[in-house]
Amino acid sequence: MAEQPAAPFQQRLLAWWDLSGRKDLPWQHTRTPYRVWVSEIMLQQTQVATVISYFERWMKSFPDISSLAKASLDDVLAHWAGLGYYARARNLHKAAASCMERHEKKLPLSAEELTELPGIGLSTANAIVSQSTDQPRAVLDGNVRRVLARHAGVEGWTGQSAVQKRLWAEAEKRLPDSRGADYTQAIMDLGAMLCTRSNPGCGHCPVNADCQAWLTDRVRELPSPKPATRVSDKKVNMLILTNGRGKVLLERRPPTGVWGGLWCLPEGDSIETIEASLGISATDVTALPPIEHRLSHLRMTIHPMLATACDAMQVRCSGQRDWYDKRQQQTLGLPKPVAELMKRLNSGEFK
DNA sequence: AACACGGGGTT
DNA sequence: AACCCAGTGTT
Repeated sequence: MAEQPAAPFQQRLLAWWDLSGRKDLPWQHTRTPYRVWVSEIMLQQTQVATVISYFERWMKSFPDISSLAKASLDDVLAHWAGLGYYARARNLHKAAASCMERHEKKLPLSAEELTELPGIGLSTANAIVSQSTDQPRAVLDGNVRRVLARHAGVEGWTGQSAVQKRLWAEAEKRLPDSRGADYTQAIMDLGAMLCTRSNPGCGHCPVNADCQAWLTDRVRELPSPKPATRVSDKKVNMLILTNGRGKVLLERRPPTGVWGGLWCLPEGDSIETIEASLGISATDVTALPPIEHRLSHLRMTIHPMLATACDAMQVRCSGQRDWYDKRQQQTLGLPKPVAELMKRLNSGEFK
């Protein structure tokens, strides 16, 4: 049998965090509810290193809920462009408006009220509450799921509902009586720094004395991998249509679905289809080399076509379709591959 | 319960 | 190429 650990899980974890935890992340400096909220949303399914520059830029433009609520959706999406999962940005914008109207211009600080705001589930709500008020609350993100699956020896894919339920219970069990903010950070740091997916530092782990995976040599097997999901293929034609005066035609995508609300190049089954949908004809049509773009659930093959509009004036423009200056498109939310095409167009690569 | 939803990093 | 990342919302 293993020896009894010297102290409870929470105490060992916090002692380790005091010495080795992360304490200088941008959202830890001035830990306001708003900054914690934005950071938590940006960090959903997104690594810390990727988020930092986006967070800094966001806070310069939208320093508080009021400025976010007042901003246009286009401005908000432009700040999110490249980060992915754009519903997060649309939901932040919508939730900010809701806070202005119904929560006295502030973020509510109960899990019940927070989870009613779009984009905030239970884990994010509890992360916001614990880090804003220092009350202990359980969180269950990717790091914590891995830590708990190993420490408690929980079998099965962590996305399965029975496994989720068990992990929530294990998370609750380990909560400290105080230091809620530090504890939330600590258990996430343990997952990010020591209890990593591969090559974890079990020898240095503060809670290895009673870690079921470590004691039974199952660290490599836990947590169980996610069942493979099939990735579908999708072929897309995109038209880079210039008006002869340095502008490119863009269309706003519908509010739901892939790249919802972002601005994209006109798409269609063929050049003729796209011409017809725009009500114009194009000259100098040149097929460019295809671009592979991977999303979580599909592999897109983009076939870009470069062309000039014969009758640019006849394109019916609106809030959903307009000519944009190639050099000013950083003020617009463009999907990654579209931004890449615009960059190449500006560099003269397509001349 | 299964799937949609991005883009990037690691192994 | 597979797998994962400070998950949530929809069906």
